[in-house]
Amino acid sequence: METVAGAEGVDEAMFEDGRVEKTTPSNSPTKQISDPVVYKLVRVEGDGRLVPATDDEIMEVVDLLKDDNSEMHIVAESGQAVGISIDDSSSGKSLSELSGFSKFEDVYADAENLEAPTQETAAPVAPSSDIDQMKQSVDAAECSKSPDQMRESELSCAATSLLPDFSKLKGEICLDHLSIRELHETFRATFGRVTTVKDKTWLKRRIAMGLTNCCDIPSTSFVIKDNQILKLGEEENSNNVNCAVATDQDVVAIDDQQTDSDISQKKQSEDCQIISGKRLNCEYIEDSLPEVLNQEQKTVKRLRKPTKRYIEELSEVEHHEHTGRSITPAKSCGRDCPKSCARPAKNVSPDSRTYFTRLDSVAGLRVPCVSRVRRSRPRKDIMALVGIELVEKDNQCLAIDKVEPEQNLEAKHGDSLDDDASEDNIVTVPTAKGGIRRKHHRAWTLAEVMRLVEGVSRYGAGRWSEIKRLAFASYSYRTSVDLKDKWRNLLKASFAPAPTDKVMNPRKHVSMPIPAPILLRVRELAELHAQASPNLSTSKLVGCGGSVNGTRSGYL
DNA sequence: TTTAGGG
DNA sequence: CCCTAAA
Repeated sequence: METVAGAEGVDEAMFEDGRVEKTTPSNSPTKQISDPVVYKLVRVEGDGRLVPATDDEIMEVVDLLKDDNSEMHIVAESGQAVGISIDDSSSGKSLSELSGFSKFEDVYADAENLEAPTQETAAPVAPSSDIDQMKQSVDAAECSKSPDQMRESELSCAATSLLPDFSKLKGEICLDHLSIRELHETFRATFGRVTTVKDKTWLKRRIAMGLTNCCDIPSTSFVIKDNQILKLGEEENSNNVNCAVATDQDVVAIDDQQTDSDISQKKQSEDCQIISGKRLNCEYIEDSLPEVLNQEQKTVKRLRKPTKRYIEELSEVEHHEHTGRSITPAKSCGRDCPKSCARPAKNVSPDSRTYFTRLDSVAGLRVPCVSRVRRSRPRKDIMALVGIELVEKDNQCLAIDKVEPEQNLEAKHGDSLDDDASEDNIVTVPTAKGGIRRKHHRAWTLAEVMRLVEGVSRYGAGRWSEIKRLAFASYSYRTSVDLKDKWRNLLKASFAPAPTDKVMNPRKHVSMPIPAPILLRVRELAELHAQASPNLSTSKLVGCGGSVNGTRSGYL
């Protein structure tokens, strides 16, 4: 039933045309609404490609739905050509193919269940890559959890458990044979929020995207290791190496690239060098920060020389005003349009929504912003508008998944691409000098933190610009300074006394605490860096080869 | 420009 | 997070 190869199960419902105007319904009613089908929201590019919708788009649509529910059906039905439905077949199929890998999971699962506090100290097994260290760290932490916690994390991903089961994210992740529940758990660990989406494929894709920060996820196999999709088999290969080139994923036939390493790599992936060597390029495509210094912005009054960041924002606001957007339902905030609006793209015209694809750097390539999800605020609106039942009732996800209101933060990888903080995060603080400056705050997501840690491990603490450029290219709102600051905080946190969760006032953690394993890792890296940086200039190797000696032993 | 630190 | 001094 897949009209379009590889398009199944990506996201949610409905279709729009390139401009995101709603395609007028009718035509071939292909399905009864009653069918357990999940429709996916995509945008049809000018050239006919389908691009997964962003949350913004979804929200827009949702807005419509609110007004006229029946319309939704029509719209959904109108998806003739691109109608995509999901059945779970894919997962089943790959299960067998992956049997080999599933062992990994099993092993970990077993390890998790071992009730051995002593393991915490026994963790170091063999000198290995930092990846392994990470794994071990996680394992150790996992093992050190109280039985209760462990059971809790396993039993449900419900909002009741405070911490997601991060163990699901460690090491190599094979999503293929996971149950819905496990997928939910993994999802939660990945994004920091729960989801009620029951579609496996969607979940897997979403998780994969979250973990790899890559939009180009094959639809057939989901084994992720070290932030990259491990491709198996022959036709499974995705061209995720070429995300940036955006010949485009999902819809168009997936053409494979040198996938060489696949299995063999996995087996002897002790060498993190190798792995890191073939990281997803798409992450590393530098997204040139637009030097949007338009006339408009010059008119903005200011007392102090604005930082680049401010400049971008300001110009952005201007743009919004010009484009007279009446787009998102949650337009309460005057500036919730992603930054791409402000990009120096030629395709920025008053009526075109430039933020659905983003203009990436030099080549001006268009990179689809995959179903990156919302900013915190809008979500609420959606829920209010559409009603949660809509989502929960059927086994289909329609455009959104439910989340816990606040406490789920915006742990969204999705927020990553160019949007900026939602309005509620921007407060203006009066300056002594009479001016006002905007202070925006964007909570660090777990994914970001992990990324940061990984970046530090690879490039060394202190090389912030490097890390920014290489590992945070897609997070335009994180500057190298931000990375540095965050690292400083992580460091502080990692050396600080143990969290002691229970005692804490429940109100206290509005944001998810940083999982112990990560802190542990931070500490290791700190140590490594401390002893490695003085003389050795090879900070690139920090965290890899250097791990041989037991730096960890000192802490455990 | 990038880092390091103070606030 | 922001800001600034240094490099």
